[in-house]
Amino acid sequence: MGRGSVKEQEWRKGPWTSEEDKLLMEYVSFHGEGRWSSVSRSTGLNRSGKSCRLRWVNYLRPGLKRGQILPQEEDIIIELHALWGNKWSTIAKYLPGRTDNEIKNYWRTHSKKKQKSSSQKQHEKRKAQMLKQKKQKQQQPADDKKYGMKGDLALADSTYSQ
DNA sequence: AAGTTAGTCAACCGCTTATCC
DNA sequence: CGGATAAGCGGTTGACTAACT
Repeated sequence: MGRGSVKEQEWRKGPWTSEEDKLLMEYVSFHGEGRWSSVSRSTGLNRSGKSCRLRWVNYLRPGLKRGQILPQEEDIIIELHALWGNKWSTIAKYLPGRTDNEIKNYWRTHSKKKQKSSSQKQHEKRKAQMLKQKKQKQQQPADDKKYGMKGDLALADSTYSQ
């Protein structure tokens, strides 16, 4: 693949801001996916290509569903996981709008839950409540949170997720 | 009311694979 | 063909939040 001198560089890490998202969106809409290593040069974003790719694939890419895994999707995940194991990216191909990261995260909590006995019904209830509240908060604009992280993400979601 | 515990998810790390020269 | 580099992937971590004690 590529060429180019690799300089020692301090990349920015941590949560993405809506401004960075915008830059990345513009870059991809212009150049298409791929060539991640040149994103920082072209856009001025001080992010590694790796970080840019991850952000794009998991959150900015058009067509992402973002939200609770549906029962049908869960069935598919269980079935395919039994077939292929932890091949998250392969499984993700069969779930349009879902990312490997999302499926992986889901499976971790899901399988953990399954390992415990079913006496955990109150935990389910709790979780459902949490999700509900979380969603309500994400409808609201960025405000008081540390780094403005979640707020920024919510903003980015509403901006790009169509 | 305060401290602790547990669930969720975004993002990073490190290894592997693909591709270029 | 082999080394260098980019891209892809799976595992893991850390921040945050809410329920529980």
